[in-house]
Amino acid sequence: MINDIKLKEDKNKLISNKLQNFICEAVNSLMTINQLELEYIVYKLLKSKKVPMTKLEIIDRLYFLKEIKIENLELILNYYNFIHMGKAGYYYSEEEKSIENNIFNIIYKIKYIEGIDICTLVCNLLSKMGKPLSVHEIEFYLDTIIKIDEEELIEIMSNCNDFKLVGYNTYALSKWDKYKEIIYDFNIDINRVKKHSNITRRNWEIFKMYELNTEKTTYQKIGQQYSITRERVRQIVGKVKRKVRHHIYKKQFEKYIYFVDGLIIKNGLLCLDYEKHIIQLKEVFGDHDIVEAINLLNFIYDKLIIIDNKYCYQKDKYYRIVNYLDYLVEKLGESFVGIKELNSIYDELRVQKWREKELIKLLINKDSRFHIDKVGNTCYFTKESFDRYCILYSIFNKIDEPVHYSIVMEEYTDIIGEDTNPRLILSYLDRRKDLFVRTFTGTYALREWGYDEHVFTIDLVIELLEEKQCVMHYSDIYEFIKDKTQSKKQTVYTLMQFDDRIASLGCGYYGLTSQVEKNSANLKYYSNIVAEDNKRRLGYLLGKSINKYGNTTITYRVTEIMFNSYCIKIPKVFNIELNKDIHLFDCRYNRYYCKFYETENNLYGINSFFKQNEIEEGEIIILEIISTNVIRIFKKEEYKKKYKTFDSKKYEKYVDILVDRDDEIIEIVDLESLIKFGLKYGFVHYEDLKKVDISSKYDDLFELMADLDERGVRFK
DNA sequence: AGGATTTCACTCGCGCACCA
DNA sequence: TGGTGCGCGAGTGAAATCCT
Repeated sequence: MINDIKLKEDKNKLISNKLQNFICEAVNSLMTINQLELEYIVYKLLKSKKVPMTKLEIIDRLYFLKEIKIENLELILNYYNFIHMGKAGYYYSEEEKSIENNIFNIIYKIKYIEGIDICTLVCNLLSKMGKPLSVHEIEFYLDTIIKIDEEELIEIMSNCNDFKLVGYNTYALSKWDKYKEIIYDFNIDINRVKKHSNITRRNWEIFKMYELNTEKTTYQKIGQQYSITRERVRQIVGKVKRKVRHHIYKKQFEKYIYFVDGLIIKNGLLCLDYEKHIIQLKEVFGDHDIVEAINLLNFIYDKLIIIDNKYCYQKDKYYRIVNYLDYLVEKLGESFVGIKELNSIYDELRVQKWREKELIKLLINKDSRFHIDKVGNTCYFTKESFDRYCILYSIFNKIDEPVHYSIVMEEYTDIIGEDTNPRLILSYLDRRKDLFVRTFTGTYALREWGYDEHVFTIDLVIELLEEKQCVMHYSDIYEFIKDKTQSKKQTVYTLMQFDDRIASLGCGYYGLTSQVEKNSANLKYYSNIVAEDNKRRLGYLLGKSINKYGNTTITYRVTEIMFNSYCIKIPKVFNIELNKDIHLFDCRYNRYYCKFYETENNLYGINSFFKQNEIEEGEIIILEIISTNVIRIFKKEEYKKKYKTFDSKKYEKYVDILVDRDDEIIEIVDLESLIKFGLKYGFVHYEDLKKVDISSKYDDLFELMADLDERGVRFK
């Protein structure tokens, strides 16, 4: 029993001994390394690297550590459960190597993390580098080992005696004598300059007023203020200028330039109306007027620029932006408007800080050649100042095809950001004929696309008819022109109906009025429109004209339909005014009684004339409208050979009384109207002859009278 | 009956003219 | 040059009518 217990105790003892030994062994091995930092650093390094590293690479990477014993490093690499050995080298992984070793991992991890001494690390880093480093650089080097932000680093370093500040956020080791510690006090530095150079308070004020004030003043004004001459002011300013610019002061103010420069790099841009930035500036410049101080620095170094009295930026960077904008415009070449996303501008200028982006936006907005759209993502620009035409141009470029102006208006509203009067868009498009082309009603395109100016549909029809030299059916006309216009078929039809230049031949056939009249006897002109499918028939109306006696004549080709319908159709478009009852005369002055129905424009009863005169199909007949109720009808041959003036007097009872109306009386002042009057009324007053100059046609009055007599005109 | 042709009533595009 | 009012007429959709 005792044995048993003893055995058990022994066994326990054995186990606890074993564990104890195990822990001791592990701790001892750690002790042999004796560099907790090193363990932690290697751990961090491998963890931060995503790829395995060889031993040499690790040593190389940790160059800033004072000394690394290879055997220690090997122990670390091989011992810790989170460090694994792969083909390419050592790497970090969370997967466990073995369970036992985890104990130490947990025990020490916490210890290491807290135990690291940043001051020592930075000390080592600086002495390794052998030169001052900025906080930014230090942070960069320490990055693999420890994450620490700049503010914290500054805090730690400024409280440690090992370091001294030798530039803006730049530290050196205290023991380095060749680097002097910097103390920022702008007022002291300025006063030192004034004292050393014997600049009087008044002279400094004058200098300040002339050179450092943002509001430019003149020597004259300053002179008046101090009761000295303009010339004296100029001398004073020149003198102070020379002194301030002296090289010995240059060094003195350099630190401020670095300071401001550093602030700009950190913030992207200094906003002189932003409290946080002002606080930072005040730490160095104290109560000194900041704009004035920067102006002074600029006076010496010419490195900064103040924009709108509000922003402070590096001069070279500012000009880079300005030059970039010029470059963009330059690159446009022949093109009228360029478009660029703001983001790509930022990228090309390699700008990331939002304040810098805002500055670029501001500069673009100030530049009249540029325009930023309402949403603020797209930047438009042109060679000269950017106006509404440029916006319209860019809209067309975006749409890339002829488009109705209402769509353009929507886009325009989007860019401008305010409602636009559609009428206004139209007038813009209309006023820049060099840029825009109207391709159809309401549809516009860019001229550079090569579109033709919109031709009126009716002009297209006329062009076609002139080219074809024949009468055409309106469906065919439409087929020919539909590619050149956006008009609908019905529209083409309607337009043809109302145009004087086009004659309607009925049944959908149309020809040029001039051609129809000229070719009234030319069957060939019409023959090529005889349709094959019977639905389209040859037209029967050939044209309307006024003959030399002032009467309206209408020419027809006699068709089968005319025989069958007992009527002749007078197109409405001719605007012929007729009474209901018509007296139709032939050239032998036989009278036929007809009826005219205005609504249908039909002349009924014509058939009896056709029969009596043995008129055949295809023959051409001419109606001469004498008055609203008298029409003369001729066969074409008769009209040519047997035409005689209609004797209105003889057929007085048929002729409309309108003939005698006052407004019908022609005042006889020239030969033409004299003859016209005579032919119409059969007589001429002797008195009227006195008014007429006949010298161009007749040698004497006798010759005229003989001529008139021959034409049946007598004196009264 | 249904496609072809004609008519009607309407909208809105655009030229002209004027003003600031 | 930019903005606007007016009125004509180019262009449209659909109904009416024609025609076989």
